[in-house]
Amino acid sequence: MESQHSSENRYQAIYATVRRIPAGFVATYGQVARLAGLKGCARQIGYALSALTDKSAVPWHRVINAQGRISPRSGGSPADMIQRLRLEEEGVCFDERGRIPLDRFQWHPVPNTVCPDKN
DNA sequence: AACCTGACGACGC
DNA sequence: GGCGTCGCCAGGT
Repeated sequence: MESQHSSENRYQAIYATVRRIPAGFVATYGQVARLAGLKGCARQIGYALSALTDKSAVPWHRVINAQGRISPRSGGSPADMIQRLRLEEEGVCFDERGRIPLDRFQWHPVPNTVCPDKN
């Protein structure tokens, strides 16, 4: 099977993944990359999301970095603030230092496995 | 073709 | 746990 080679296809894979993140939860760039089949390309995630607009149905604000923080855009874009506001609206809490406890809000797609012993 | 940049991440100190 | 470096990949100049 052709793995996605075209950049457009790759972007779509990223958007599709981000779209799966439910409100009230967040995912890291690296996590999204991995779920989209682009493991190791965490930087490309932010790149793809930056191409989005406000009209997009992709919940880009639910993607944060591995530190549980909103990655500061260059140029002091107001997007940072918007992202925080949107997350708070969805019930995601921030630390005094502007950090989100991933332990509580990170999205866990399909716990997979487990069929807890039905023995 | 080479080099720089970017919404990242893992490591080491 | 904060901070600096190096590694990664794709795009743009």
